Amino acid sequence: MHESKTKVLSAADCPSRLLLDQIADKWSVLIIASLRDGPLRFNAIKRRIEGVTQKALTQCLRRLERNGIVERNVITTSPISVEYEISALGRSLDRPFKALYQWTLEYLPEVEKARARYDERAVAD
Amino acid sequence: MHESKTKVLSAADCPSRLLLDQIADKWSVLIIASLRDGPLRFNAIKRRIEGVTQKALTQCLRRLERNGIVERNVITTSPISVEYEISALGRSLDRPFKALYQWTLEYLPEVEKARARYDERAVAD
DNA sequence: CAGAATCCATATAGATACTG
DNA sequence: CAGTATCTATATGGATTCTG
Repeated sequence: MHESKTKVLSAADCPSRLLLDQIADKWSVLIIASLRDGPLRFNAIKRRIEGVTQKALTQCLRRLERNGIVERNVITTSPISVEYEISALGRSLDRPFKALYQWTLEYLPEVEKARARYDERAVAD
Repeated sequence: MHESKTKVLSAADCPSRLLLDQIADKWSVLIIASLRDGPLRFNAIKRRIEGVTQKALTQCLRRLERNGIVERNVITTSPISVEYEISALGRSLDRPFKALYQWTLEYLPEVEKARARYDERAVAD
């Protein structure tokens, strides 16, 4: 009818979101950060990231590898060792991630004030 | 002992992540985008965002409001209507969000190549 | 219209045990 | 060491119903 052009936003169709969901989640960001200074082996990453389980770490590393963000090198010693390192593509994430991080540093105080105001109002109701 | 300074990354303690988890999730990003052109009422937002349920939308809006990203104005007509609009703080997110979005536009082709390579290798195994 | 409340399916995380 | 496999607790999401 007359609702010719209401632009509908879709999370499912948006390639951008689909991609970001795979690389900007809780663990992935920490993994990428932990590899910034150089390659690390599986258990070394695990030790660096507090609270991550082996399962979660494996899943995340696989996904990051599939998306070309990290590279996986098997070193056939005995016992076997596996080294992970950031790819060039992964490094290109540094800028946008840093921009987000800077935002939180800059505005976290404001956010906390807003929270305090909101919570105070909620108690008063 | 001698493991004096292994820097351990924690998702739980990181204020940055804690905050980003609240404003960079699936629905919040779409809500913020939908409000870019001006205030909208509850059901107008709901219509714009494909697939969001009333519950999810309510929860997200509350959280965004609490964090000072959107503002909620009750208009006492009958029936009642509620208008949501982006705050100045919310608008400050435009830059970092855009940076991330630009990244996906620029590198998605590379990511897709990486995926194709990975999947091919996986099939071959 | 803008929600609150409830119920339920399912996805996800975590713990545990096992292996090349 | 670097995983895989399995089980379970819990969280999350969606559908539905109801209300000022």
